[in-house]
Amino acid sequence: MGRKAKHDKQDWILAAFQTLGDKGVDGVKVERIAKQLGTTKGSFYWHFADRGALLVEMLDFWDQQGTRTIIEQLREAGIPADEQLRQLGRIATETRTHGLDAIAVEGALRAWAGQDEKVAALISKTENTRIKFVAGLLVDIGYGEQEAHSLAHQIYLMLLGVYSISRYDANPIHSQTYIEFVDQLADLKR
Amino acid sequence: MGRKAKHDKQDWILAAFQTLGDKGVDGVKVERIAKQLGTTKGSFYWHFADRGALLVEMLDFWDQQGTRTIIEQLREAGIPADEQLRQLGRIATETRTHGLDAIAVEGALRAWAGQDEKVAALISKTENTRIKFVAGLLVDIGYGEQEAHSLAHQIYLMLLGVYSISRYDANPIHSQTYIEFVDQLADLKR
DNA sequence: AATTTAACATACGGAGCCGTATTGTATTGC
DNA sequence: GCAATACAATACGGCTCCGTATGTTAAATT
Repeated sequence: MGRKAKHDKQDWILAAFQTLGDKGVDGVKVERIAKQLGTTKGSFYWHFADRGALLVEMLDFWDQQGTRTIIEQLREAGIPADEQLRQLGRIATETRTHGLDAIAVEGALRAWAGQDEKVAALISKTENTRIKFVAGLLVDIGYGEQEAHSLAHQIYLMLLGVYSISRYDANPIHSQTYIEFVDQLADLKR
Repeated sequence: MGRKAKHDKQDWILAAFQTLGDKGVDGVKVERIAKQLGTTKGSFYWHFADRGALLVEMLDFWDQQGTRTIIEQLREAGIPADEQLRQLGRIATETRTHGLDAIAVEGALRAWAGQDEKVAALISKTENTRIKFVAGLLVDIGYGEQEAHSLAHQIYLMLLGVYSISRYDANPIHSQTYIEFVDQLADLKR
């Protein structure tokens, strides 16, 4: 029927994430991304109804690929809770997935959430899922419910801090500080 | 000579911070701020050379008012180190200064830093100053140099996490979690 | 009261970006 | 080979925003 597509939706979405991490949501312009892909708007409006549709699909993509699969991976890995926790710490600060800077993207997404309630709702839901998951791991390790939840929250705030600061200060000490904190909690129960 | 000014530079700067916290840097448009102040661009370009000049003055203002005076306040308060630490925790998460949402502004500034090296440099410098200050307090409380620095870093990442998450999730539990962590460290040395 | 000037208003040109409409081209089934 | 289809390029109108240029007004000065 038609020819082989030079670009499919995912190409556009990944490119969009690239500039999202780089310039923020407001920097995600269709003409810019087109140029980045070596094509033009004409192609974009074939694949997407409008700019808004792209943004929606980006959120969708992130929701699927980002959070869920990581948690599922860990669950299916069949390793003890403390190891899962350690692993999680590393995965979360790992810089590249799908060829783009995960930390920059996570940071930019949260900045975006500050301007858009739909995004805010999605991210908030995700945060809760993640925090509860971490709290569960801590309980499995041996912490009490209360303390586990509090610690999970602390861990998570710290991770968000890493997301934030890493966007403008590349010093790896930030990630390290976070990972050390997590490892410490995984190591010994008080 | 002329008539009394309806608005001075500081009015513009504060209004700009307002929409910075709300919409991010890219939302800081001179016409929008003019409308917000009930005036027009004509006034703006009387007080500022261009949009860039406003942004520079905003950073200047924040650098002066935000960081330095807080540290100086604490130093001059003449209270013991552990009390200073507790105080700092509260001041940092206090929502309003100059009538605007400090957390939103802090968050937006860091998002901005991700897009602009000049801002990144300024913020990075500030972060270091703050972390060192906190580390100093911890040393005074009785922690060893090494541990104090590590803990200060943890505290600070958590604070950045609060800045980040508070922009899209108003739940006060986030600030509380942070404050509890700080208080805990202020309470007892291990 | 007339004049000057600080402070603001208005009008304009130009750039960037969105979305649509139209036209172009390569690939596949026939 | 030809037509249908899938994808891409180009051209355009409209909007928003920046910055400039030029009016307009009200307070201070004389």
